[in-house]
Amino acid sequence: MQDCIYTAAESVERSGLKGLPLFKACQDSFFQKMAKRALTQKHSKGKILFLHGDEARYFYFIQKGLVRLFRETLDGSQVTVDILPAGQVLALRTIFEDDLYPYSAEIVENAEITSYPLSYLKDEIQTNNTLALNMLSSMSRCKRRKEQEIEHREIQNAPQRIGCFLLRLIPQNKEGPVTIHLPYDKTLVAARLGMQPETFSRALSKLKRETGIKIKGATIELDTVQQLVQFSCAACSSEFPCKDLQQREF
Amino acid sequence: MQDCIYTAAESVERSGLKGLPLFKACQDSFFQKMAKRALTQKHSKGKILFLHGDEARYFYFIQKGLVRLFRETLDGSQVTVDILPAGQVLALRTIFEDDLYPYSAEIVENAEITSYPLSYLKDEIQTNNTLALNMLSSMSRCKRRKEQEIEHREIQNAPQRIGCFLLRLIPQNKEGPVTIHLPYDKTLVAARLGMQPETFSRALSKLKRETGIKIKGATIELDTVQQLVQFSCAACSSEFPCKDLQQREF
DNA sequence: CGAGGGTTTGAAGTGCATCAAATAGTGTGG
DNA sequence: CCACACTATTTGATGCACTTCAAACCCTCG
Repeated sequence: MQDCIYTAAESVERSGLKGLPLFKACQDSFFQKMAKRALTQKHSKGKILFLHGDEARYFYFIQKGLVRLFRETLDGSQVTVDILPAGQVLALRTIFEDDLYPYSAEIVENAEITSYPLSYLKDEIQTNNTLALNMLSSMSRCKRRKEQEIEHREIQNAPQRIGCFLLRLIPQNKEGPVTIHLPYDKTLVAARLGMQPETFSRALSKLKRETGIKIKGATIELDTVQQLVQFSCAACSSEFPCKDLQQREF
Repeated sequence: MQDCIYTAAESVERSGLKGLPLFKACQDSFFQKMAKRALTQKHSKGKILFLHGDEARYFYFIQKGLVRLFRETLDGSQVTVDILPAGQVLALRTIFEDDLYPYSAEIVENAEITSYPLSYLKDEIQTNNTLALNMLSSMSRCKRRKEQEIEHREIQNAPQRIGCFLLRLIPQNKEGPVTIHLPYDKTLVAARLGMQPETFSRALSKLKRETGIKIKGATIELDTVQQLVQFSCAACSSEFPCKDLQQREF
């Protein structure tokens, strides 16, 4: 579905590319240049934004909606790399990957997405050392997340992984009772956590049984965060308020 | 065991810090400054170089030996993050991690290791944009490896993961019969691949049965690379010569 | 109201972990 | 150079967690 193109330029202002911490070292001239080539499009669920291995000319900013990043083998089995909500950038790191997208991207919830030329970004990091340094910290954090994901898959069981996922949805320093809303379909959460939907369903009820959390559809209520921390964080090498690991990028 | 300190300065020259692609954009003055604070030590097997969460002042270069990077939970279970051979740098990314080591490091084969002050490196990347860019590509590659590792653990079974590991030990573009030597103990390879030693043993014999490779202790012979490629790379989203993913750093 | 996707539940199978024990291999001191 | 001690590796038996296949249920939305 080739959904309606509805704007160009100026979108950078609205977009929030400018609002991203990653780009805070950039001058207005950079944003203006970007804006000239920016293009915002609406996409509906199911649309493939690009495929792993495609030649890349753009990176993207998600204004609205949800994007699933994944990789696929020849025989058709897929691995979900990440699921990005509005406010995230994607395909940035393509500039370090010979201009080939390192994963495929699929719209999983009607979205509005702005594209920007990678070439401009490349030019900018050549000269803007602070941007390069910001990208380094950002990528380092992202890499740490990946490492933690490997660890989790190795030592946490399915209910613990779900508990850990829920904990990351809670704003920092929250005390007492909390209400959590799953940010997307259970099937997607399952994919994100590397398990089957059936396993997710069973694991969630086990989590409920073991920790006493309350579940109503996509809404989950905790009397106290401790409930979950005790259950999930036991099988993890980081201790609880997993500092800023909810941020993603690249 | 606090093993003999046997040299300082000048070690940079011998060391090969200078020889690393990562640092090819650095001036001699940088290496000389580094050399003044460099310290090379011998460590024997079992020595803990540093612990996850320790305050970090140095990064390291492995002159000889093997280092295992790992993380540990409170209840004592460990996850092996990587196993680094001579020629590798480690703990570089600590500068993006609030100066706390992001993992623990243990000597697993008598080693000779040079330490350098992280602060000098920090200073250098502040001003040397090319170094920063090189670090970016390097870290991007490293991150890709991590993502691939997640994928492998999700869709490859134990024998396939071993096959994939073996393939990465073969020099690029090698044709016909190949002899592979495991770079370290089977127990370590197992840990590296996230499986138990028992599983590794059984999976390796299964791999042998299914592909017809020949195994004599730590030596493995293939009539042709295809044997393994067909078996392992079927369950992977990248196609065979997994371009430069044998390199690591950070 | 009916269609279709999301979600749950059941039953059965598989792969890896775990525990236990045997065997092979390696380095050490005598 | 040999015997011992210790570690690495293999093998067997069993259990558990997750997957897979199948089917029912539920919910939303046209």
